[in-house]
Amino acid sequence: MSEPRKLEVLRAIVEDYVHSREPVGSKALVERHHLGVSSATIRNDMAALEDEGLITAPHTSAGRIPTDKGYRLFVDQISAVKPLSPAEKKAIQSLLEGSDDLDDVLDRTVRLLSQLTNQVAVVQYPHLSRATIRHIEFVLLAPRQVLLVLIATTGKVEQRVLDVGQDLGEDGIAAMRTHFLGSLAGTPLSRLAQSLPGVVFSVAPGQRAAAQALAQGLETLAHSSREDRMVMAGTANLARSNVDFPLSIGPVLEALEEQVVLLRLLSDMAQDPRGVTVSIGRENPYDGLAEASVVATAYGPDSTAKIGVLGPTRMDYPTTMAAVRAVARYLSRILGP
Amino acid sequence: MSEPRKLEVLRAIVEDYVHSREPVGSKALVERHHLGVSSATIRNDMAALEDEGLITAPHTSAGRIPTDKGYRLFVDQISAVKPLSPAEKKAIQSLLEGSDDLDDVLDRTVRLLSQLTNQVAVVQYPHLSRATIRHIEFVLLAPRQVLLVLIATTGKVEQRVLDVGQDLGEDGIAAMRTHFLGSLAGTPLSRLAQSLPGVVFSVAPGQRAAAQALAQGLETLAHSSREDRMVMAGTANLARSNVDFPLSIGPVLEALEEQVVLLRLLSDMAQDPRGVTVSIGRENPYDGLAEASVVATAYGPDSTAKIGVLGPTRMDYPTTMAAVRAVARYLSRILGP
DNA sequence: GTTAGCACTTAGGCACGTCGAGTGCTAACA
DNA sequence: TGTTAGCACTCGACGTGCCTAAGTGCTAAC
Repeated sequence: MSEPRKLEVLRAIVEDYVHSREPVGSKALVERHHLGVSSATIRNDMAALEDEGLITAPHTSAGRIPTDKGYRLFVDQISAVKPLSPAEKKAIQSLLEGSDDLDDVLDRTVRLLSQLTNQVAVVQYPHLSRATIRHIEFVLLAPRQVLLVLIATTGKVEQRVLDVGQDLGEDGIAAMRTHFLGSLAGTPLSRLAQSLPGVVFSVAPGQRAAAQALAQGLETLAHSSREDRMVMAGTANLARSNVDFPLSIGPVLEALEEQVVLLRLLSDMAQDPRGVTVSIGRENPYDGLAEASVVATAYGPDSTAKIGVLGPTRMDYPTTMAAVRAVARYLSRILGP
Repeated sequence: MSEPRKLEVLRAIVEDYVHSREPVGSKALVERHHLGVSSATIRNDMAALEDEGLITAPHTSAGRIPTDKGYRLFVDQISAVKPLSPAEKKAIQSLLEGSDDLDDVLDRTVRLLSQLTNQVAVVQYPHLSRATIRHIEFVLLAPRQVLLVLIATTGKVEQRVLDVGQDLGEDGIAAMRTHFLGSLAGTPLSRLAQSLPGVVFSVAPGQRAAAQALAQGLETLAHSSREDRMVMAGTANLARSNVDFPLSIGPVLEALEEQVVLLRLLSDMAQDPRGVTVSIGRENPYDGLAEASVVATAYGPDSTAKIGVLGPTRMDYPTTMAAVRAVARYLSRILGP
């Protein structure tokens, strides 16, 4: 029994099953793929694959389907990432050009990716820590409530409402703004944390508490801010592949709505040397996604934000991986160095 | 055959069907509701109701279920909006207090509403046209690309990227900003359109084209801006009520993703005197929602934005309407006068 | 206008047999 | 040792026929 052929059999099973959604048997296998042996031999190979936990039979007289472990082996060792068709490349390029602001770019991107893959696509807001501060604005909403707005050179705009603990009055806030802006304009966001204490210290003691609150707010804005937000598209694709989620798509939708879950999942996914990482079925830390796979990759100036696709484990991995990789590349290019 | 009793029968059918999801027959009806007549009489009434198109029988020997028209009559004439339980009221109040910024409030609200009703909840961003301009910022992103940021006194922040057509340089942009800000600070957003031409006119002719572009951008920002955005929660509830969407929830998910569709639907819904408007099944202008109902109402300072709930036509209208109305009221109160 | 009674219709569940796909195993073969 | 042919066996899918329960419409009496 040859090892290489066994892998070839596994590949054939995965490909056929992904294509037909039906358990694939030994006879069909020898017919559709020109393996040079008889169905009986394939049966032996299949029995071995089953012993290794790579495939499984839904019931006695059915063909085999891949297990999570089988998909894993397929993705890691067997499959080659398929190149995109020229038409697809063109679609990517033309759809992502003529972009407006960041929101717009991400929105278009995620729609595109969901269309390319026929799955749910998600994209995390990019980190833009190299940006420097362009403008700071404090807007008094109520006696103690202040709206903080932070504008970075990259076009990132962040806002947040804050309780400063004391009533500074319109003038006090204006002075505070001038002070902060004067001290901080041009500061890189990544250095903000170091610069803030000095700014706070040079404020009159009576207002230092408020200044401290504002500084805290700015720090939060600059740092975590939108990076934990995400955009999503193509949830309707889940319903189409209804059959692939035996229980129901309910748990999956729940997971998608609990964005925290997805964000953790995305950031926990280690970076694969090939650029695209895959998390298959029960490998996912979240129960609702036990029958789903996530294909993701990093993108952006410093490759910290993630973009990816979520679908049933029965998924065309090579094509999906190619699409994710390609879209991530174009997106990185658009967002600039 | 008495009219009042016929309506009573319709109400009983709607209530039983909503409760049990099963077609309801004449016998079960007389047992569960103390109508003082026999099943044969009810049968006559039911036949009449069927003739009027208010109920229908899935097949010969099944009970009856309400039609869209039946639900409509039920909602308009029969049902009374149920008051919320004290526990629910408390939940609303406590969950909506301690709010951060607008995004946060809306996010919490929509989650709350979806939990209260076990349906999909949507909320449209409120119009804030009474706000005045607090700050304007132009950020040069690329030689001709400018990021516009508009901050209003209410805490609304809008941004947009624009191509100004000519290269103004850092200094040119800064001058332009000073000019715009000086002329427009304090202007109500609603008056912005009138003020802009003057501002553009007082710019040196060589830069007037750019100024015009910027003015156009500001106008767009102030006017349409976020008002056509919406937040949504509870899509997982759709999967739970899978059975209620015979075909599949696919079309519904598609409709939800095409936010344009929903926005139009919400704004097209006339304001009902009772405060809550209902659009039932095929009354919806969008095909994908032929088996769904929308319960919505206006909220906010000038009652222009909408909040609502979407679910299967087989929905507990009285309770849902009560929840939507209550949440809208609390939301309006929080957003202030 | 209401009621009782009855014939009629239909979905859904159950038992049954058949068919086909696919397997595992054994024995022969290279 | 690995490969192959053959065969008995298993099990789901499908079609058929049957029966029951639910519910209706209609008629005739009240």
